[in-house]
Amino acid sequence: MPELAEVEFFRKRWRVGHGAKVQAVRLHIGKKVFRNCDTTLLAKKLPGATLLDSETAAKQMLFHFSGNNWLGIHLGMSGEMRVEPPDYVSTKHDHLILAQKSRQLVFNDPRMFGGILFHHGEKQPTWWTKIAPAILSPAFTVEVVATFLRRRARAPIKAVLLMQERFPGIGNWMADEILWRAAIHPKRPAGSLTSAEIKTLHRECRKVCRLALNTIAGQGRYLPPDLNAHIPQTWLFWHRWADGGRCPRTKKTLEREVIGGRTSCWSPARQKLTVGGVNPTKAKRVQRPRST
DNA sequence: CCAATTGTTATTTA
DNA sequence: ATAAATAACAATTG
Repeated sequence: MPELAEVEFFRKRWRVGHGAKVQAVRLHIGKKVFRNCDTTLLAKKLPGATLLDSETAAKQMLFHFSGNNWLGIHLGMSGEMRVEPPDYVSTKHDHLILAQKSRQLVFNDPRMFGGILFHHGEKQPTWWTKIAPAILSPAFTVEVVATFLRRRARAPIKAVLLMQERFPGIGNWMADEILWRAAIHPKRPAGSLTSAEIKTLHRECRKVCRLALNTIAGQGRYLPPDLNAHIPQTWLFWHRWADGGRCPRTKKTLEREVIGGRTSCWSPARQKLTVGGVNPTKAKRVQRPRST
């Protein structure tokens, strides 16, 4: 479920625990979500530590605790976080619970594609600092996007948008939303985009990130009651899975197909595959100089 | 029983 | 050798 904005939504849920001490930690040792985690260290360090603050980057969260302790959470496909009352009794997929005096901070993940990381040290861990610069940061320029698309010239643009090393936080629905707004067919080879299309793509990447964050994760202190509470019907979001779903702009039927390993949805009326009468997916490979 | 799922990574193919 | 495609991971739901 969670992409950029959903991850921020869930992080904000745990904000009520900022400034409060962790009294006890409950974890499902041996479960897949702890595959890259030293649970012994985590169980030793977190009880008694105070949750100081937290941040989000891409699809990851970092929680900072007193005593130089850092907890990383990735929600995978089915992860979520909740806040429960002190007397809450945990269920099967509650793999990590931080019990505080007034509440329990719960991490739940049935499919366990997500993961928990723990680090003890003065500085932020490298698994955090090495995350690519955010799409909404100044580092995300048209040139950076153009260079990346050139290096992935033969891959469908939809698959390229899912690459976290350049489009951190973008997932399946955001990629579809971006391409739909930019009027670019998901199957277009990344290298076939014109410079005008790359500019549009870059702009819509930023716009969708900003809109999604504001709409799904709320602004400032405000947190919507649930993930989709304020997503407007004008977004592709509501229509891409709907039976007989129609493009909110053209009202024509939407198309669906697996592209880049993920089911993709687009509006054939706005997003054309052919460019100047030729199908770029059938184009022959062109020799190009190695980029440095 | 079959197919599907808003993610990532290891392995295979080209 | 590298880029792209595919399988695998696990659980649940329709």
